[in-house]
Amino acid sequence: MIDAELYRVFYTVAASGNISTAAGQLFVSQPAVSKSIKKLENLTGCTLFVRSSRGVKPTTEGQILFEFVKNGFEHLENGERVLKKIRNKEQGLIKVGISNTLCRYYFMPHLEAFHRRYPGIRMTIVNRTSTETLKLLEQGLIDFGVISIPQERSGFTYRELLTIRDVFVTGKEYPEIESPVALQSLSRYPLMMLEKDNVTRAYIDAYLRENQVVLQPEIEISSMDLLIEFARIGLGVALVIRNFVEEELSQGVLKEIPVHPALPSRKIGIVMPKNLQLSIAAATFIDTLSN
Amino acid sequence: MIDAELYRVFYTVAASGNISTAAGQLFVSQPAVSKSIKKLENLTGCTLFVRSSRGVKPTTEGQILFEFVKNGFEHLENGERVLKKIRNKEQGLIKVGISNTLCRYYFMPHLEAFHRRYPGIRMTIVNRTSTETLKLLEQGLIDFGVISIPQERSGFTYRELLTIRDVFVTGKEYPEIESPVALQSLSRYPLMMLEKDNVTRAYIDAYLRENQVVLQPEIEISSMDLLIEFARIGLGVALVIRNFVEEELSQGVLKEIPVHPALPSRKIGIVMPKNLQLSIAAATFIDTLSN
DNA sequence: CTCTGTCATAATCCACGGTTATAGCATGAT
DNA sequence: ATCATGCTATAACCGTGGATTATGACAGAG
Repeated sequence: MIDAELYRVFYTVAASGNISTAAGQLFVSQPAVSKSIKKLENLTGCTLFVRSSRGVKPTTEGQILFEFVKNGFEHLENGERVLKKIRNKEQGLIKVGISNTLCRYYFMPHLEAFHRRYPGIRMTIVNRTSTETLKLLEQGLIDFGVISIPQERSGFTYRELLTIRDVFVTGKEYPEIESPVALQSLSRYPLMMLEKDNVTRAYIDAYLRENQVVLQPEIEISSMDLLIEFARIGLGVALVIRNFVEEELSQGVLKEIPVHPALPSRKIGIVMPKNLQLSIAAATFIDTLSN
Repeated sequence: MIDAELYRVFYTVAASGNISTAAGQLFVSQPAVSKSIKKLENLTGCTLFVRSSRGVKPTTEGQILFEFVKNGFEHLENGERVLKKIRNKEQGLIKVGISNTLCRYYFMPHLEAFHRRYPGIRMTIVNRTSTETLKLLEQGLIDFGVISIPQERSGFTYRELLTIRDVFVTGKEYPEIESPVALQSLSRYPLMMLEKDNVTRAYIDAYLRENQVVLQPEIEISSMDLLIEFARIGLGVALVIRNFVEEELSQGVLKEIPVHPALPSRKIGIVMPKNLQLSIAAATFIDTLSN
């Protein structure tokens, strides 16, 4: 194989039709270019240029070669340009797996801020449950996931983002409750929770089981969105993530029912494959998430 | 711009997923490849591979770059391959300008032989008059022409191929004429010649004028083909190129009318632009024509 | 007929891509 | 556990080939 740099010299000379000019563009001396061209001619066994006192002109063979070399270097130049953009965070693609709830109540503002700051970086968001998100991660179909952290599994690294707490809330029609009530006593109310396949739900169920408490929800639904809405209109007591109803609580639209023992806090965070270099775009995003 | 050889190293490593293997393919040592990759990473500012004890795996950025570099080098490799074929005369294109008559009576066998010997080289034959052929040559639309030589014009080089002689012939119905007759006496016969725009005709006319002879043809036609055919069926006396009716004369199908003074011989040859390198294919063709 | 711009050649030089040797590290086998 | 194997990284050194400068030859333009 012929030294690719010789092709670059050839490319420059053919494009400018002038060895001296090409030398300038290549930041080398004119004899260096002359020698390179001659060397290329020897290696290919073809005369590539007709020299005259007014410059050089490619021969038929030179013209044919030029077409190929031109295309070749255009690809290389494009690659260089794209890589530069990626490095400068002007281009990229991030694929992130995240549950619907987290996406809506936690992720959205970060997403918006990031997009505003790095408009060239596109994002694909895959809304799945945490378990499925881990599967996608294993298959390399997403860059990272945002999930409830206690999903410890080997082969992944985790990074905490936020501590969340689950609470029971009611609409304002319900009476205010000041002092914590026993968990079991909540069975008097119509209870509303996420569906069983949800990690949040699983976490709560496990906790209740530990404390020998049995609570049977009357309404199970897949979206926390609707759960909050239902509580608001007074359908019953909903188990939701406190962080995501701060506003409603402070406005008094929703009221927290303190329980005893208090539900333990848990964490949400980023999960990504161990031993895998993140793309620049993904790493940048995670950085902005973390601060 | 980044040294294109670094891209070649990158290309090889990415394709094989293994620095040591790539080193073997590139015929250099493993550390040399490691250094090159690291250098490329520094220059681009991107980590391109994830190293492990089982080889290397391109990062997201590495994968993206690879797409470009792969395309780039495929073009360069194609160029190299095509040029090699051209050099080996397995590929090429020759554009030649030649008159109808010369093509049929002189060129055809050479063309066939050449094509048999170099089947990969394609030919474009442009049938025009000599004057137009010269014009095409000036415009670079043909590689060379085959014409009557006395067309001296600067800026072209000529190369003789064949000496030809013009003769008057009749069909066998006409009486045999042993001793040369005066040119002027031919006016007694119905004369048949090529049309005025033809160079052969112009040459003859000039010669006749020099000798104060006036011969008015009864039939003027553009193809020597038909001219010969007309003579054969006894329509009159045709002025044709002797070399192209050798067979008919020896078979007695046509008879030559010797004239006095004898028509001067002339030459046909190759004309090509001065100071222009011929393509390998064209040069090869001219070589086979000349021997 | 000089002047200018172009490419080729010659002599010289040193940076850099190459080499060898070795260390470090995972992984899988004994 | 321990070893063997197959990778890559690092270090130190070396020699070649691409680069430079200086100069020559040539052709066209003014």
